[in-house]
Amino acid sequence: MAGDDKYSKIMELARRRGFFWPSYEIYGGVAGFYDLGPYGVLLKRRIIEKWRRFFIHEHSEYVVEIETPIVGPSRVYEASGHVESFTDPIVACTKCGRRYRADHLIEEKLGVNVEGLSPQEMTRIIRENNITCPACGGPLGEVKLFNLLFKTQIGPYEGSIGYLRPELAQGMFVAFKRVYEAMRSRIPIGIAQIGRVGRNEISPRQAMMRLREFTIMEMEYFIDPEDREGSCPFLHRMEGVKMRIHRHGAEEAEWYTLEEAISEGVIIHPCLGYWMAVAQRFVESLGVPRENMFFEEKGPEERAHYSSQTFDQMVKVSRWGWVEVSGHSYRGDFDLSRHMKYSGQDLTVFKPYPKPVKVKVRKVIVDRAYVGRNYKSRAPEILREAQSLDPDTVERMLEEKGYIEVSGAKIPREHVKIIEVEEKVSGRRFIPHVVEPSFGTDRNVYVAFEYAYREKGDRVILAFPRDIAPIQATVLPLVEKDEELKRKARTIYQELINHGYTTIYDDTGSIGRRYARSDEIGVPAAITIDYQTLEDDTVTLRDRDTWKQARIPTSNLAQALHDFIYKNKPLEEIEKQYNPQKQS
RNA sequence: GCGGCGGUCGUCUAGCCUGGACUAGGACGCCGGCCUGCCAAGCCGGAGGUCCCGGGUUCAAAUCCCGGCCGCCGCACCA
Repeated sequence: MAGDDKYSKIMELARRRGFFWPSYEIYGGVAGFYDLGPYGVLLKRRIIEKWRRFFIHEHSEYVVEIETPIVGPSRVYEASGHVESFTDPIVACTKCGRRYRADHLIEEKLGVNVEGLSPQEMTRIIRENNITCPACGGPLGEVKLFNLLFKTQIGPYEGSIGYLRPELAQGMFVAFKRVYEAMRSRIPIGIAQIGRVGRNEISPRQAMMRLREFTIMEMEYFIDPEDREGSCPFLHRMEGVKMRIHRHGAEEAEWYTLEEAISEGVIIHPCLGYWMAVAQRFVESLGVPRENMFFEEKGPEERAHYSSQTFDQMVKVSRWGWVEVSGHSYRGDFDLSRHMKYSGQDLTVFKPYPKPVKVKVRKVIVDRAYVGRNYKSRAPEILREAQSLDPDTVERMLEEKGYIEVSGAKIPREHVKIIEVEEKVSGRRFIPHVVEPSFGTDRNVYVAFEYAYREKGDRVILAFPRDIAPIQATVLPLVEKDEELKRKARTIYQELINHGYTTIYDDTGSIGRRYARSDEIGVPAAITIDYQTLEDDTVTLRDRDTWKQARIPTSNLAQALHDFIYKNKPLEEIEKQYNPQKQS
């Protein structure tokens, strides 16, 4: 089992100290599910808060957050394409166990398209044509449907099928119009959501990296496809940021500045690039050096059905090499179009021009009386079609043939007119395009955990970036048995709690042992109450990473801690600022 | 889903091949006591185990056999 490799040590620590472990342990466990323990929950919460800050709060003029249900009616996932393209007919070889897409196999062997056939029919075709395993020649089993969507039933009616969402996106698309209007109908608008999703993976593995149920942090950023520059008003914030991008088909990943990547067409849209740059900053701030990440462009066959360009943000981890921590897709208008079609609702937006524009429009005018007399009940259809024809085409037809032909009806030249009218247009309607950055939260929790892992001699330290550490400060009376020190320590502990710090009080064991315990769960600050505290009301603030200590008056402690944790100030600077007497 | 390897106190592990003095041993951690003026010190005591689950073989199973579950690795899968 666990050897002495890094991964084993990490998992052992995660379990022992209460960060995370496989779920349902006492029942033998179920693959693909993980529990988060007390410190795991805190770590995840801080990572989520950080994501909120980076993606939502810092763009709050444009980005909002919503929350939508986990269970959705089947129509939603029919519209999104998941019911169709998440379901594969699969057939297994009974001899070697290899699995194949049944439809692909039949098409390959017989050259016939069997799309839409039932599994029973496909099984019959395989039997009748003696199709065997392409690898070992063994007999194939029954064709079965496999869908990665978790299926359930809404209410007591069996026909009412519900699915667990496999991504958050559909929630934002379905609610798009409402949110857009509530936010005063402005484009661009980002709609973010953080929540749980379920995917019934065939064989989840790799601990928390591939789960059947997990938390996603995702944004759908809706833009005007005709306004490239205006879509990303904050682009300049990431000016000059370098990203390593592995283009599809390229030998190696290369460094590009954001501007280069956009102007050279490596990234097809500025917004896509901008959010990738933010993503890079975000993952860096979880403790991953820039050198240990890159963006990988997915090829057409690896992309999801809705995407015209996708990049995966990859991070290097000890056990599995490069793993995906976020995905960045240009989804175009695929989703909104589909939902328009399936729901029958208008999900377009209207964007006014600065001034209404007068445009000359050519229109096809058909003599209604003529058509009505000659075609009676077919007239409405014919009229509708005739008037939707392009005026230029009509003009050409009239010139060449002397009549136009629609739905089999011939309308002679004298009953068709092309007129030019002036129309006032105050804006345009369009279906917004969507840029989507999407993060697997649990993967990022694991990554932050792994990157925090340090060994110092035979001691283990979780060197989390200070602002994501689950516990922010430990309060320690120097000696276990001194009642006065303990009383003072309790008071200080309570004060830090009152200031909102997640704090631990610990008075059992030697001071060294307690520092070690504190380091092992990654607490950045240890506050020690010693005999000098009783004299001059100062305490020591110990830095988890350097083991250095500064002396701070208790009256300044909360503020000093704030600078230490959230502004990441070095200890020396903190001491200078909050204990001026000390510098001599 | 296939193949390989594995599963023993909270954690790491000894024992398994060669069945029985195993009432399953140790270390770390945890709890209590003594000690302790700054980096896992020491001493004493304590709690803690469905030996993954089910079945079989046997007088006797942690140990052998079969099935399942879970984990890791390879293959397949991963909109």
